Amino acid sequence: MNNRGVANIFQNIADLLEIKGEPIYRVLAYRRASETVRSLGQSVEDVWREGGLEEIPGVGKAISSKIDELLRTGRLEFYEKLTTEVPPSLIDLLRVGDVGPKKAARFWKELGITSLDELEAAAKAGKLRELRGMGKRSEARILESLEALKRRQTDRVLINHAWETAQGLLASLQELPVVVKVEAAGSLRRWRETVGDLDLIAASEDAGPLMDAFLEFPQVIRIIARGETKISVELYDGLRAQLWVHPPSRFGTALQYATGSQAHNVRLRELAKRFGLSLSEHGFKREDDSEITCAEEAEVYQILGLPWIPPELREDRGEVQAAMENRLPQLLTQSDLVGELHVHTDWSDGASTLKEMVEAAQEFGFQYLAITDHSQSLAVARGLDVDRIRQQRMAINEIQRSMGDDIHILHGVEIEILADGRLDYPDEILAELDLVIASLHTALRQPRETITARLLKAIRNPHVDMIGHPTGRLIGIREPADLDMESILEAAAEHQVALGINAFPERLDLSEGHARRAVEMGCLLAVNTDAHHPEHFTFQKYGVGVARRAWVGPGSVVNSWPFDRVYEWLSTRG
DNA sequence: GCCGTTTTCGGCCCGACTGTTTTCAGTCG
Repeated sequence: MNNRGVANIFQNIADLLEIKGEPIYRVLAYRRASETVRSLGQSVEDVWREGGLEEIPGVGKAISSKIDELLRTGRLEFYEKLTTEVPPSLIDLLRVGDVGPKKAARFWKELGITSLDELEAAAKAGKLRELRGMGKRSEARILESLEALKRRQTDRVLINHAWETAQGLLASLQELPVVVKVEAAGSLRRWRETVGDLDLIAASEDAGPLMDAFLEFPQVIRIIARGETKISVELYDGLRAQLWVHPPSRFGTALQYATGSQAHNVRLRELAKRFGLSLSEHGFKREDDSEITCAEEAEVYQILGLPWIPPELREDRGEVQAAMENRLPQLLTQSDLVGELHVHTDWSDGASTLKEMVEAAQEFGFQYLAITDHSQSLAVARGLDVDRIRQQRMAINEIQRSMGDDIHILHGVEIEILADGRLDYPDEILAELDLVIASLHTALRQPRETITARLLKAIRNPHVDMIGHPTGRLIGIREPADLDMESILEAAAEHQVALGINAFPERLDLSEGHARRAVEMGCLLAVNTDAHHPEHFTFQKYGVGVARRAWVGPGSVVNSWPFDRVYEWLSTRG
């Protein structure tokens, strides 16, 4: 069982215990364990084998013995017993807005409801309003939430979708005279790979008129809730957005609060208590109720004796401790990336010509660019055979001559790792190329040993310089290949083969957990866009987000190196 | 159920918003 499997079970346990009415801190313990296992950079099975389960934050005796049982037997008696006490289908009800554990439990016990369909039928039949503490309006809200749930296909959207929607809203808000400034917060500001809803935070003295204007935006289709400092709406695409409005003098604490994560905020508030302070979105309160307000976010951290912590690190993964000890990492920035090493053209499945891509790369500010079209076996992408790739070399030389020294063009390939582990070109062809990226595109469902061995073989080939998108996952569409990542990272570190962080929003592969582990193990990384069109260069920011969330600095990212150093690294290889 | 620069037992953040309520519970972030 992989990390996701274990994490899902603990998440279900937390939900079921909460519906059952167990003490909330017991519930939170399972939820926290679920999250740490999910985002762990290593396989939980490896940790288990080495006897290190209890070193995982949030995993103690009780939970580690449950992980042990799961990994040994594939089953968990405690969980199976729990599902006989509380129907697991009740977990679906929690996805409905305004339905939490308490209501789910009552719907089940008092009305026999165990599914979304039954909930909808009961609401339509006017059954919910008969419960004590419920009324017509609660029933109508639940029906609305059920409709909203149907409108949105998934609970979380890809980051590029959220980013683009947010940019539109921010631009319109910016234009309103009552707005002093406005920023996106929440998981978007933390650059999580998917986003559940948009959190926008505005500085203004006139919350009411600002919210009125916001409701007039064409993107807004429905109010979910509205108060004095916060309005929550549904957007045309099913995404939900929250807009917080605070006076400019309190913008710092408000932005900090809305950025989260929740676990990070809890840490800060615990820390504040040690100073005799209480921290909320409005500001700090001393014990005598006097206030300290912060217009800037950095002041919030400063008052707690900390340097400003970049949003990407705010996940309660040791960043507060690191900040206290003044050892926050220097994080990669977009401006560090002076080159791009993974790009396609219309020689294979790209949309643009060689020249267009080179010119676009130069315009984007790259000092060097590697052209890496697909190899022959990937027929769907019109992969290049040996003759064609040799012809492409000449075409590249021609363009390099016409462009002068302003941009260095490398000739590479994204080579197929065939199902049996061989590469798609003979070694002597690979030796002619400046850069070889090896990628898995087919037979991704092979068993763990087979597919791991296949990737290891590619890493050990002296001509291979980089791995394209190591696990092949597509967020929400395809699971990552079942790789023994620990061995992969070890081999990549040993052979100094760079691992790509592919910036395509549905890939983001390596994921942040693996990327963090990779750096710990001394691997080289590369943040590449895999552009098939000039516009795809703008995906770079999403790859940078993954790297930053993984605590990655510029030193280990090869395309942040100057061209001479990259060239030297490549020249010393096969 | 976890955890320790107050603690191995007793804590474990803080507030907004809604609906159905006469003072609060539930949900959400």
